[in-house]
Amino acid sequence: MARTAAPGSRERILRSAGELFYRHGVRAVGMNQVIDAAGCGKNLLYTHFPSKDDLVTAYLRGCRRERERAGAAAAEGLPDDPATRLRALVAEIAATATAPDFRGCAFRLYLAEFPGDAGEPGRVARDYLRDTRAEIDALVARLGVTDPGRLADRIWLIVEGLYGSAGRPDAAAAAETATGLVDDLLAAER
Amino acid sequence: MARTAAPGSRERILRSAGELFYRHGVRAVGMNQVIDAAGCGKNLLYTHFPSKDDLVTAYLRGCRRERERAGAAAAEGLPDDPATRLRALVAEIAATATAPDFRGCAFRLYLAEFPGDAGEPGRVARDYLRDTRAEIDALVARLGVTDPGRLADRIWLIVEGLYGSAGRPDAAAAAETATGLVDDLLAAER
DNA sequence: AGGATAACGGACCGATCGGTCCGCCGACGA
DNA sequence: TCGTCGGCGGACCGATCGGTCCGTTATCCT
Repeated sequence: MARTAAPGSRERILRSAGELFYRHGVRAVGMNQVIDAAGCGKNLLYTHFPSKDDLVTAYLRGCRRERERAGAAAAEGLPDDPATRLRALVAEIAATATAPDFRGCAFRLYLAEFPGDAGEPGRVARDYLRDTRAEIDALVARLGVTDPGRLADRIWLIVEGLYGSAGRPDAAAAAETATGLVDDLLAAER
Repeated sequence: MARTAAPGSRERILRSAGELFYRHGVRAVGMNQVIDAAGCGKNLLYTHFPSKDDLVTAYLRGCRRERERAGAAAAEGLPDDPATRLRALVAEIAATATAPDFRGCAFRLYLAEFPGDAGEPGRVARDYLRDTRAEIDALVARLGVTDPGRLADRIWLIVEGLYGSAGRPDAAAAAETATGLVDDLLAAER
């Protein structure tokens, strides 16, 4: 044995690839571009990620982890009140969507690019959306309002709109609009 | 001269290409697939559309014409009342989004696939979104509410959400939710 | 110092991309 | 009936795709 493998290489490659995938779209980015951006050899890339699908799957899984981390951070220290948690959830998305290089929800963008994808990346993307929707449903259910289904549908619609407006000039306005509208909806139900 | 050119060929090709582009995404569809689907030769295709960009531009222009036609049909016979017109506008989008093979707004899907596209297709897509937004702004302005900007932002957000939910299981619920929410917003402003 | 090895980076593979060109067939007019 | 021309469809082009393989270099341990 002579050298020890660089431990951060996998994460470095994944970060470079993720930036490219997110900015330009998955299909638009070739493996050679990933290699150039990561500054690694083909060997190393294909050792860590045997195929592009594996790399894309890892990219989406990373996005999910990041989203969950951000969501947990936004909820931290808050009282376990469903209304407060819902407001924080939407506010966190709104804040994320206001970032200058925000181009939209990575999962929705992926599904827009690969509509019927039955592979692992598509599964990861759909799972995330399903689980996020379920999270909102659970919070709304705890509110004890008369029609939780309707309210959850409305909040979900607003979240979709928030993500949909991303990357266009309306993004900043959409963020304020979404938080304000959710606030109003919650206030009206109380 | 011996034969006269088949007059419907351009439209037939465009329709086949449009279905493929919409269903699978623009980048995922190759020119050979378009040729196979249209049942024509390469000659005819490239005579009508010298490049893929031209074909995509024509596809998006066709989508715009179709959207405008549907919007006009939905508004036809209605009183020229801004609230009624707004409700009809959202209801028309909701009805469109409920169609079984609806996958989302063609322009938003295109922009998701080609984020920074500076070419003609990107221009057509962005123009459509800008003009549709302006249409909502104009209608809301005519309502005479105290904060037209806020209401227009909210309605636009709902429209974005409606399009964003498309192609997923939530599409049908989103349609009802959007129309109901817009109704409530308009009723509250009155 | 010397040898083992991780990793860079390019040659290479078959497939497919958008796009060009042409041979052939079949329908129509003279 | 025969010549002409529109259009089908495939051969072909260079570029690029995802992916494999290997020669070289740089680095660390013995």
